[in-house]
Amino acid sequence: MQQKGETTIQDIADHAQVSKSTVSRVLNKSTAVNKDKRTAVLAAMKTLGFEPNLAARSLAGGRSMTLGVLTQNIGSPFYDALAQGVIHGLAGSGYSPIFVDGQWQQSTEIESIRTLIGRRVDGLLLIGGDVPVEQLNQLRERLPTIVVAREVVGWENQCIHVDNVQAGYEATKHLIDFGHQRIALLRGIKEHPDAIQRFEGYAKALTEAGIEFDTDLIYQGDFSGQSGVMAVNSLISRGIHFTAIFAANDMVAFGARLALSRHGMRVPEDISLVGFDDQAESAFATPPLTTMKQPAVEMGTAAANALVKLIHDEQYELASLPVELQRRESVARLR
Amino acid sequence: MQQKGETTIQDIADHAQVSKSTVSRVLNKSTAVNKDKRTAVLAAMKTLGFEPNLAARSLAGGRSMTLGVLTQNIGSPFYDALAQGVIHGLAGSGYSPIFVDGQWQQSTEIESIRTLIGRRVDGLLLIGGDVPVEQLNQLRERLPTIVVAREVVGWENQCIHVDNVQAGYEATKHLIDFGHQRIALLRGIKEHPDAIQRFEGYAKALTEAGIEFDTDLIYQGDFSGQSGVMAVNSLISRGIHFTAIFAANDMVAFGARLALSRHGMRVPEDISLVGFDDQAESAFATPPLTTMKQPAVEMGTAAANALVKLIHDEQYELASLPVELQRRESVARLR
DNA sequence: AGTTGCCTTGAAACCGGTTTCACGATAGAG
DNA sequence: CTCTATCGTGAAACCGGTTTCAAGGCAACT
Repeated sequence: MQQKGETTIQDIADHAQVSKSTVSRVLNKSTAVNKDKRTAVLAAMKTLGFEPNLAARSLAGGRSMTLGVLTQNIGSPFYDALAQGVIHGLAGSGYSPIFVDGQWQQSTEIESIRTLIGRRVDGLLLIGGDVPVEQLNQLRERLPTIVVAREVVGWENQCIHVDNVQAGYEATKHLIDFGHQRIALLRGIKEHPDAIQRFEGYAKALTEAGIEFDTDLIYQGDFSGQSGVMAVNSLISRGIHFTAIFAANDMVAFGARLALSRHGMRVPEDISLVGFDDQAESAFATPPLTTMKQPAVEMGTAAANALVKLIHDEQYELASLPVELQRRESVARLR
Repeated sequence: MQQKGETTIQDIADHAQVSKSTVSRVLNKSTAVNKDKRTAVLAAMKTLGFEPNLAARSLAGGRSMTLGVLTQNIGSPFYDALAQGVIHGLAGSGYSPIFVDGQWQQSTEIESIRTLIGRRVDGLLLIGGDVPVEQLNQLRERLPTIVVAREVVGWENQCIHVDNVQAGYEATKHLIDFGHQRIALLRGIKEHPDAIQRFEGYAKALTEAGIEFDTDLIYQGDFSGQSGVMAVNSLISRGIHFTAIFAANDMVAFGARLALSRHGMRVPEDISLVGFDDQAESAFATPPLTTMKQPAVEMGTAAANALVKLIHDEQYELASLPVELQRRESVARLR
C-alpha cells in the first residue's frame, strides 16, 4: 500500500535513467537486460512502490491475467467447496478468478458469460451449469475453457467430473451388502444430470442384486433439507415400507433424518441412511452420517491447474477423482 | 457469444458512419447524440455483437468496474453466506467482484490487497480480517472501502457488523430464563474479536442474573466441529457440572451435541444447547438447533450496496442488522 | 583491419477505449 | 437580419503498459 497518484512505468524509467521499454523488459523478463540497469530498475521499483496497472497490461499485451469462473448456487456446500478449491489452485499462478453466479438458469448463465468475455478473461472455468453443448463448443473456440462437475461429450480433456453412476451404484451396493432391499431413493431435481446418473447407479445395483425395482420408493424432490423431510413424510403417509434411504445429498439426508426421528424411527437401528457429498457437518451429525465423499476441493484445484496449463498450451493430465464411501454410523445391518 | 477477433468501437463507428467519439458517447450516455445516429450506432452494435473491452475502458476512464473483496475462510458457512450476499448485492450494478482469500493471516491479507490494488479495483470490501487499523486508514484514503463483519473504531459509516456482545448476552439470557445457571461457554478462538465480545455478553448476562462466574465452564477452542467434541469431553472428564452450553457457532454446537450423545446425555432433556450463526443445517439437526441467527446474506448485500454508493459519492444509510434468537428445540426448561 | 553477427537498448507504434477541444450548424435573442 | 449561446460532432491527445523495429556497441571471425 503506497502513495496516491499511482507510480507508472515511466516514473521508474526516469528514476532509473532508462527507457520505458527496458523497465517493461525487466518486468517481464522477456529479453536480457544489462545487470546494472536491471538492478537500478528493481531498486527504483522498490523505492517508488510500483504496482503495474493491469488494465494497461491487459490492453497492450492481450492478457488480462483474469479467469472467469461461473458458479452455481453460491452458498451450497458442494459448490462452495469447489470454488474454494479453485481459489486455492490459482494461488501463486498470477491469475485471479472473477466469479459470476449462474443460478442454474440458462439465461443467467449466458448473460454472465457475456460479461466475463467483456472483461477479456484469459480463460473460462464453468462449474456445472446448463449451457447447451453447441454454445460450449463455440465458446471453446474463442477461449480456453474447462468444465468441472459436469460431463460434456466430446470434452474429455477439458472436463473434470466424477462418475456419478458408479457412485450411486456403490452407495446402493453398500446398503444392499448390509441386507437392505427396500431402499428409498431421494432423487434430487428431476432434470439434474447428477440426479439422473445416480439414479442409474441405484437401479443397476438393484438389478444386479436381483432386487425388484419399486417406483414407490423413488421420491422426486430437490437438494434441500426440506425436501428430505417431505420425502420421508410422503413415504410414511403413503404407508410405503422401507428400511434404508439413499439421499440426494447430505442436506437432504439431514432433513430425512429429522423427519424420521419425528416419526419415532431411529437411525440406524430402524432405518439406515446414506448421504452424498460429505460436507463438513456430516461427520458431526447424530449419528455421524455415512455418505459418498465427493472430492470437491480437489476437483476445484485440479480444474484451476488444468485451466492455467491449457492457457499456456502446456500438457496436463486430468486425474480421475474418485468418490469414496465414507463409512460412519448411519448404516446398520438389517436384522 | 460472438465471432472471433473482437469487435471494437472503431468497427461500430465505421459501420454506423460516425466517429469513435460518437459511439463512445452513446455507449456512456455522456452527451446528447442525434437520434438518428444513436439508433444507427445501436443497430451496428447489435449486428456486430459488440462487447466493450473493459481493460481499455478502465485504462482510459480510470474506472475498472471491479470491486475487490477480501474474504476469510472460503468454505465456512458464515463467510460464504456473506460472499453470497455481496454477489447478490452487486448484481445489476455493473460492478463485478473479484475475490481474494486472506485466510485470517495478516501477511496474506496485505499481499492480497496489494494485488487488488494492482488490478485497480474501484473499491474494496473487506470481510473480517486482521489488517491493523492504521493500514486500513491509509487504505481508506486511496480507495472507497467498506468493512463488514468487523468493528473498526472511527469507521462508523463504513463498517457493517452486528452487536456481538448484545448477541452473547441474549443467548445467555435465554438459557438463564429457562432456569440454567451452570452454562458452559465454548468460546472460539482466543483473539477473535467476535469470540471476545460474545464472551463479554455472556459475562454480563451472568452478572446481571447474580450468577457466579466460573472459569471452569469456559472452554477455549476454535470454530470447528472437532472443537465442540473436545470441549464436551474435557468438561465431562474434568467432572464439571453443567446443564447448558452456549457454543461459539453452529458447527461447534454440532460437535458438542455429538459428544454429548456419545456420553449418553440427551439434548435438550439433559443439556440445553445454543449455537451461533443459524447455518442452513441447523434447522435440520436433531433436535433442530436453537441458535443466534446472523443476517449474513443481508450484511453482504448491504455492504455491497453501500460500497457502490460510496464510490458514486451518494448518500447511504447503514441499516443496523440485528442478530436474533432463533428458537428451536435444543433448549429446555431446567427441571 | 574490415566484416559479420549477436546483444542491448531506445523510439515509436499500438491496444481500445474516454475526454478535451475546437469548429460548424442551428436556434434564440436583440 | 446580425450576434451570440447552445448543441452535436469529429480530430486528436491520452491512459500505461507491450512489442516491433532499427540502430549502436562490441566481440569474434576471416
